[in-house]
Amino acid sequence: MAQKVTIRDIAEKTGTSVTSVHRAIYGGKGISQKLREKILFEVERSNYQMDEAASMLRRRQFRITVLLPEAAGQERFYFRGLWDGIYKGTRELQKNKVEVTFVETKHGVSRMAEDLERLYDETDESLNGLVTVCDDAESSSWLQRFMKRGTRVALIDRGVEIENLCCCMEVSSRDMGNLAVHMMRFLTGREKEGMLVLINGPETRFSYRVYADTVEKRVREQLPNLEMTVLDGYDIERGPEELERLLGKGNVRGVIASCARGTYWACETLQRLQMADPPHLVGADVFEELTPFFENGILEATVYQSHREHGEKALRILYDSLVNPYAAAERTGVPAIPVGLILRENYKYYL
Amino acid sequence: MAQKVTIRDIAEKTGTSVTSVHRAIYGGKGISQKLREKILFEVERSNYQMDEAASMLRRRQFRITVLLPEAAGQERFYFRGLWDGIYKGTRELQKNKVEVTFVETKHGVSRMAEDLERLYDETDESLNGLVTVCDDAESSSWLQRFMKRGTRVALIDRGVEIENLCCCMEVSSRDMGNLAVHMMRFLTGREKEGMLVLINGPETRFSYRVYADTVEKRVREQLPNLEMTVLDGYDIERGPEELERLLGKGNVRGVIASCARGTYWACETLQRLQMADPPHLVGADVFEELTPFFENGILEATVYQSHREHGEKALRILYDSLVNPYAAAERTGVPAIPVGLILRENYKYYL
DNA sequence: GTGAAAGCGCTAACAA
DNA sequence: TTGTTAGCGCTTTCAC
Repeated sequence: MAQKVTIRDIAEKTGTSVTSVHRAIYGGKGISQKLREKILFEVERSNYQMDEAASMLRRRQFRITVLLPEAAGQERFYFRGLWDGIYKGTRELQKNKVEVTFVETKHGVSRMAEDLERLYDETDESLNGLVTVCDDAESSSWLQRFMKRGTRVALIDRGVEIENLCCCMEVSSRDMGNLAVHMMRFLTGREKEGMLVLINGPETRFSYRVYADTVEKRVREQLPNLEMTVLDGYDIERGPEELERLLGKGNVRGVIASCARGTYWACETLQRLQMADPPHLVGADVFEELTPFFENGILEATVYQSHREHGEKALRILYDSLVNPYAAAERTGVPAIPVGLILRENYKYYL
Repeated sequence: MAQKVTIRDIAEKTGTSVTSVHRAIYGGKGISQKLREKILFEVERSNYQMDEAASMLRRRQFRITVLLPEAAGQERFYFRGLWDGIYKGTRELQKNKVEVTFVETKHGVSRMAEDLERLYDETDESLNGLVTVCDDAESSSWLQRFMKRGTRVALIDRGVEIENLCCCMEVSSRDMGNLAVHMMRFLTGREKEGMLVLINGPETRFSYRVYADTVEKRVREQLPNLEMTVLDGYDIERGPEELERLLGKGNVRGVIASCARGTYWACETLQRLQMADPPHLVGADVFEELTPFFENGILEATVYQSHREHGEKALRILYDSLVNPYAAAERTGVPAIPVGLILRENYKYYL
């Protein structure tokens, strides 16, 4: 094995000191542009890689805050898994010098801006990283302030466009929509006539819009004899009522739900109605509350990108970019989390 | 945050030296039984956790060898993914002080014993860890020798019973079999009459025996009108011929393949025959060669536990047990790798 | 069988 | 802006 290049080798080669090398690579200030360039050139040339162990040993803790809705109410299906992933990631980081603070907000995604504002006032530039969600312009401008102050930001999906993020987890709505329709075709058969109900999240969100478009297109191709109707999965009051009304017509062959909460109330509704010949149901996500429906067959399949992995990966990427900002700059995109198809036989692996 | 307990604290509390504490925790020899117990008691009491960063900084490299069949011939479908996982795991370990040596054997799993023997003679007790497979008694006795010499052994599935292993990855044949049948029921419908062909691996192997039992039982329950026939997936000469002969009878409704190579030749056979009304095919695993069959619909689904994850995890667990033998002793079982159901829409994520 | 002491490569405090 | 230096907690060498 080739002898390891150390910060010291770089210092000697460039005729400077280890401190300068450190500053060139890592710190933002306290070094002249000229010296920095000279050092970084040598770093590049000699293919220097920081020794994380040594680095960790000496440096003081990084501080990261995770600000996400608590896993309660209708948000619980989605955010429980996400928080689990955050906790898991934190556990794995605990031997590294990081202090992760968890803030569970009370008002769901829609009022995130208030919580971001509060966090901004309660913290200062000593906050190195922030993991959160952002669904609207106001939240987005708070994130800008955090970043200007020197805090790196990692987002969990559902994003508005924002510059300079450390990372943003992406969901593959297109693949998920296609998979759901494909599965539905297996269940109903291609020739079936009647109605297909899509229970979708709010189309103000990019990912749900893509989902609906994909499903609509695919149904036309694959299930041409099914007429599609869309319900709002977030309308807990009227959604189930509407679904019940449609089911009363007697020709609903299939139900596809693209959001966790919609999947849940669709299951509940079908359970309650105890129909002789219920429609096939393909839902989204995997969470504890779905267990009985997987078991009794009301829910035949769901499509899933692990929330846990989303949370874990966001935290991990943020941490890595803090530890090694130099390498982080040239890191490639976020690796995609697999889209899974979940049935009674394998949902346990994803709980 | 509570102040961290260091090896030094333990030394002071027990009135000994840091060296002795180190030896008590880590090394096997050079310390009296009495002193070791006293120290370990204090370690326990104060909930000491080794600082991996500091540990890594000073110690010399661990040496691990991975001895597995090369990804060639019929073994390629299975072992390519496995090797990928090994490489990925190695990459992740590269900042830790480990030297991983790869040995790709030429004769597949069946003649592993010879390769183990050669490796045994070429190495000595400075080999800290070994990742391999073991399918027969002779290989098993070589592994015993390695372990007696101080090498920790991690196995990739397919195991014979062996004591004192560092770990052995397990496949969930039962869940996979059930999932395959469930999928087949979706594809054929419950009432279909005719024949179901199971292309299985050699039943001398535990996991394939379980698979066949599971499928048989489940087919009786779920697809009572299908009569099951089993073919040997490893018989590349006669397997496809046999399948073709059965297909000629005209009443084969479904084919389930439980092994990678069987899945592949089943696809090829169906492709070649260009039947007007081909049987449904549910296979196993995901690998590049299946791409065209996923795309053209010959292969409608496969059941899969990621080989890559298997390889990666085996290496990781072995390394962890080397770094921290004290904690490793009380570590719990190997976490299960999810069983996935793969269709045209999501196979890409698993390649 | 036991302990003292020298670093591993880096970061941060301090000095210039 | 730059350099010198003192450790971080551990493993290893060497002396007893």
